Amino acid sequence: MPRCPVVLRPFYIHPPDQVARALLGKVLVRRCEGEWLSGRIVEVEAYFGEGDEAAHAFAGKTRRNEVLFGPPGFAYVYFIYGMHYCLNISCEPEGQAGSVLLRALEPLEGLGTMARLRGVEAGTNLRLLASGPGRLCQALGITRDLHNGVDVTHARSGLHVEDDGFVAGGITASPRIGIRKAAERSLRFSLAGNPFVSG
DNA sequence: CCAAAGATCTACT
DNA sequence: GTAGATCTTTGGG
Repeated sequence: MPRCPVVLRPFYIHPPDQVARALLGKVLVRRCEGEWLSGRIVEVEAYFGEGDEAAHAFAGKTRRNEVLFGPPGFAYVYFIYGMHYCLNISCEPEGQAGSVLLRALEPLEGLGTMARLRGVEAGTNLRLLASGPGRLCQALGITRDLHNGVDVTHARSGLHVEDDGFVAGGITASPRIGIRKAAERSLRFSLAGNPFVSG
């Protein structure tokens, strides 16, 4: 039933900047209430593990961030500012805590449901659906209870990444957003000129 | 135990 | 451009 090949674990066994670039153009898919919700990944950020001051893993392994220290290809979902969830995918070999934050999608399937989950009127600006890490999770119904620690390399997990053959044109690199430490590093990557990039 | 910051978004001036 | 909503996690006493 999944229409395109699922991105498999070896894809994620690499440094986060490399995986971040490779994820651009792939499709994030969520199976929700018998319906497919999906969107093309157009904006990501790379977080290195314990060597990266801005990373959640910087201070070492805790109960909150333990998924990051596990094997690659698993979802790390955290709650922030009392109201938003954000989705990362772990990368690098087990024991190394690199990850990629998914920041924006170009909505593809299930637009009506996404609008409902977001609390906006169907048919309004599509950029309001999943441009921004918090919006992205809300649009796909991603929560920590449901998705933290799920294996995104299996379609049956309910959350996975597919490769539909899309080839990224240009990639834009810029500083990461919303952080105070190590903010000068250009580890935010996006599809050049794509209108669904946040900010 | 208490305090403060946080990988955000929305609404309003 | 600035403020408010809202709560988990973490670090200090």
